[in-house]
Amino acid sequence: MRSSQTRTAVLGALSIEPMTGYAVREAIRGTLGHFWSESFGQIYPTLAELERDGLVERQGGARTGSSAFALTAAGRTELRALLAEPPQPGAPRNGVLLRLFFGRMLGPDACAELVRDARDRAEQQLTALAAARADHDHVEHVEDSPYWLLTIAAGEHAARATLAWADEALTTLGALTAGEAGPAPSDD
Amino acid sequence: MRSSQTRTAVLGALSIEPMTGYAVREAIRGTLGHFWSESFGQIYPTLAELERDGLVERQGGARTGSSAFALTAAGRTELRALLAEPPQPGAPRNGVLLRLFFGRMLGPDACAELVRDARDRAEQQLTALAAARADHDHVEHVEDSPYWLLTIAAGEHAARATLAWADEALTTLGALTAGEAGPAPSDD
DNA sequence: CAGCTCATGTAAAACGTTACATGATTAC
DNA sequence: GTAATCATGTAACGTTTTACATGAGCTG
Repeated sequence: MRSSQTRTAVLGALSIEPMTGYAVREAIRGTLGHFWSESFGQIYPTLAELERDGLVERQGGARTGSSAFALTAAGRTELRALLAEPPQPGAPRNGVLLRLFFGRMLGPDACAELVRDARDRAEQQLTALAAARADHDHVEHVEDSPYWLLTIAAGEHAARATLAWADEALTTLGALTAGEAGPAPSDD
Repeated sequence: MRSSQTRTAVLGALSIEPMTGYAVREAIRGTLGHFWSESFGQIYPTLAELERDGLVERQGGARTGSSAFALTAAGRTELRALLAEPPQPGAPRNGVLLRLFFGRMLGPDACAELVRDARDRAEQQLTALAAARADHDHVEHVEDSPYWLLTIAAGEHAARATLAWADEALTTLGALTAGEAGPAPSDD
């Protein structure tokens, strides 16, 4: 069985409305993309599994391309059960901080570059989230709305934290560069 | 070849000082643990590879247990090169937000529980980071110090952002619960 | 001498990404 | 009609985790 988290994501997408596999992929890349991802090659096998287990079923002819999947009653129950399971926090892996930690080997300037890039990404993230908020206004799923806003807010808080940290870090790194180029380094 | 990021982490750890494989593992779990992780079974094979490639070498007898690994000149060069490579941002996977997004299926109370747990973890994180800061004061590696503080600050910003978001979210969810229990739910 | 921590590794299984392969439908 | 997009899947590959297996050295 695929990881239960992948099943959760796919079942969850289908809980919004019946979709083709392709649409599930787009939903995960688009709407869930701010906090979740599934690779292409996971989604179809997972759907096949879910169908075998009677958690989803095809609507419309399976013959000609597009056949949307819909949750069955069992699927709805399973989704609730999966959502109730404690989230398994993924192991942290932050490439920027890994590099920064060994920043002595890179020098302050290269580190500053790294931080500026991270800052840019956070700003783009904020723009994307603002767009998601706007999209959200004319959404028909009123019951989902408050929960979706919660996830958007989480992204915004995280992005703003990155911005604040980056600005602080750039100041620190600037001082290091100046210190290096300026007065003679008196001690080691 | 193992992923270059694993190599980076292992070479990086050895750049601080020569260590046994076991100590590398402890260093990655401990000091780097706030932003990086490597599983147990990665470290020894990676060390073996690095030794084969002449990037690290054993110090002390390989016979009786403890043999520390040290970076060679080539290893130092390779580490610099790896650090200069652009960080490959990992795909986001936030189990809490995944569950919250489908919160309608869970109900406001279970969601609030989820958020409180996330808040608790953030608070524990802040405590751990404060301890790391304290540890840090009596560190002998003065050159590394400013970079290490940068990574600690990043963790603190992120954790505080989580706290702020969680408090906001709990208010929202509280209103949802109240709304549900209060006036009759008029539509579906 | 029993149990803990230090220490080193291997093997199997699970997980996930990427590339490949194919065809239908729709828009220009 | 031809290019883009929608749609469905498979296979190979690489990565990561987990469990297993072993033994030295120190502590109570």
